[in-house]
Amino acid sequence: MATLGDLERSIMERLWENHSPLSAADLKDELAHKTSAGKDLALTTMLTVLSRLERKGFVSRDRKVRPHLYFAVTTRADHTAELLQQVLGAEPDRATALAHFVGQVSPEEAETLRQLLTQRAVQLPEDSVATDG
Amino acid sequence: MATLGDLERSIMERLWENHSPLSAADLKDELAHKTSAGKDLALTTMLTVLSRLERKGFVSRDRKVRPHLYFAVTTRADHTAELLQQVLGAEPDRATALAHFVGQVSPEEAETLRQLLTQRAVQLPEDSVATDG
DNA sequence: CTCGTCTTCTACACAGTGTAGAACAGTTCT
DNA sequence: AGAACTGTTCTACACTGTGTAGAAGACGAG
Repeated sequence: MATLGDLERSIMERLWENHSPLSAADLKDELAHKTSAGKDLALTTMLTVLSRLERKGFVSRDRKVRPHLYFAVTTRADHTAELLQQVLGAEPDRATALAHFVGQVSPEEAETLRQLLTQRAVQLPEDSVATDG
Repeated sequence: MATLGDLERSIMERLWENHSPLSAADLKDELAHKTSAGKDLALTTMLTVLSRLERKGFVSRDRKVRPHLYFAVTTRADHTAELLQQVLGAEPDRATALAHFVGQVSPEEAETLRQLLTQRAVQLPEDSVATDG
C-alpha cells in the first residue's frame, strides 16, 4: 500500500471524521481552520491531491453532482488495521515482533487486545480455524 | 521514524540476519548473491546508503578498524514493534483499529498474542502497571 | 614517502508530494 | 445560443528522498 504525505493525510483525516461526502471547497475550508497557521491552500491544490488519493484508491467521488463530492473508500480503523498487517507481513519472525510489541503497549491497550482475542476465540471455535480460508 | 527504501531495507535485512558486524564489501557481495539478477552495485553505493542508514539511526559502525564494520542498532523485531506502535499511535480510535486487526490476523498469530498477553498480565500485576518505569 | 585501499564529497536521475496557474468543461441566465 | 461563472483537469515546478556512482581525499603498509 502506498504511504500518505502530510497534506494527503490531513485530507484523509477529514474524510474519515466526516462520514458524509465533502466537496473540495469544504475540505479546503476545514483544512484552513484546523491548520495552526491557517494556511489557505488553493482550491486546485485540493483537487490535485484529491485526484491522487483517488488514483491511490483511498477516496472515491460522486461525479454526478457538480461540485464533486469526495468520500473515503475505507474507514480509518480499516486502514490502520491494514497497515498493521502490512508491517507484520514484512516481518519473518512475527512471534518475536509481537512479543516486543505486547511488551510496549499500554496496559489499556493490552486489556483491549485481551478482550478482543477472547471474543474472537468464541466466534471462531477451534474446529473452524484451520478449515480453509 | 523514517521509512526505508528498497536498497536500504535489503541492507538492513542482511545486518539483522548477521549479528556480527559486516564491512561494506561483505554486504555488497551478499546483496549480489541474494538479488535475483545478481545486480552488482558499486562499493560506493553501499557506503553511501550505509552512511544514510547511520544518519537515520538504523546502523552504527566501528570506525577503529580499517574497513569499517557496520551493524544494526536495533533488532528487526524491535524495529517492527516500533513500527506497529507508530501506526497505532497515529490512530485516534485504537480500540476499533485493534478490533479490525484482530479480526484479520491468522489463528496462529491470534494464539501467539493471547499467550503473550497472558504472560504480560502475570508479569505486570495491576498495582505495578501505573508505577512509572 | 608512496602505493593501494577505503571513505567521504559531490553529483545526477527518478519518483513522490506540495503547490498552483492555465486551459478546459458544465451550468445557468439572459 | 452565447456569456459569465463555477468547477475540473492539465501542465508545471520546486523540494525531498532514494538509488546510483565517479572524483577526490584520508589512512595504513611497506
